[in-house]
Amino acid sequence: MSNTRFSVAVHVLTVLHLHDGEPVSSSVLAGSVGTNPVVIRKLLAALTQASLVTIDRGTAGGARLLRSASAISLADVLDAVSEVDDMLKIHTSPNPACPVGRSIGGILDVILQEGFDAFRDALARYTVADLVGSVQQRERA
Amino acid sequence: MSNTRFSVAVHVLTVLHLHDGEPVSSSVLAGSVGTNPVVIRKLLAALTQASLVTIDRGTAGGARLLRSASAISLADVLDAVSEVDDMLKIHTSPNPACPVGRSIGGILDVILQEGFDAFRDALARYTVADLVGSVQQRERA
DNA sequence: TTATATGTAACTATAATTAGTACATATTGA
DNA sequence: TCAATATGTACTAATTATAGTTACATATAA
Repeated sequence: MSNTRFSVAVHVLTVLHLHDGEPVSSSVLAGSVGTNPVVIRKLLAALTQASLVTIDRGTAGGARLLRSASAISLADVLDAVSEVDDMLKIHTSPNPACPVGRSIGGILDVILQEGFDAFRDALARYTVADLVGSVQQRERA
Repeated sequence: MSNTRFSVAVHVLTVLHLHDGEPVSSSVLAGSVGTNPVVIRKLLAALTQASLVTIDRGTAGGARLLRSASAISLADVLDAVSEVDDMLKIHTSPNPACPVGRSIGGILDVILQEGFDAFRDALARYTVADLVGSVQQRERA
């Protein structure tokens, strides 16, 4: 099971942008994503940590974007919610009596990190604002 | 849980290269990887499918590389055992009553595929032979 | 024909992820 | 101040993905 955190995070940020500065509650977000409000709140904690959103408590509270959607790239989102080994893991118990077993982990670590960075760079070409554009384009189609 | 198939596949191919054309059984490979022979046999099925190895049954059987280790890139290995959504998944039940919910899946599909391709391209810079070089370098160190 | 190896179906176990409940805490406004 | 509403988070449960295992049919070599 690979995780869906990135995908949900992008969804949430897109909805926030469409709400144009109005705070959106975790219940509303959960309704759009199709999950539980608590799942959203935990995710929002990571997005807050990454300074992508800000959260107000209490009546009329909820989440808002902390900066313009055109200033949030999908690489920023990835950084906020994922790391290399969310993508591919290295097997944990290679045989230390074998030369390959001893070294393979360290070698793959480096290579997979390079791959992850390339993945990240590809995502950097898109912003949350671009996604909203795509959503609207699909709606018209 | 992300899978370790890529990592195990690379390990297996590296060991095969070090055995220099001699067939290596799934039990021996499993011993080096630290897993069960059946897990290895299933993985070898994928590597056979991708024409990276050939397998002999019976006494003195086992797996051998089908071409030179310097002609097998890690991108070839990735292609043999993984696909985009082994890395990051898209959430499955967004609300179709929401514009974002309706479109997000299709949009992210495309973007994640681009990311995967970039990841793959980064891996293409390494071959199984390079890894053996790294293993030997580490052994000397 | 014996020994050894793969192929694969079926099942179990483990672990990661997501979902859900409950309740304390914070904030707003009547 | 009190009622309403929202978040924060600890804890638990459910779901799903992955890996591991058993069992046995099939293939091959000597």
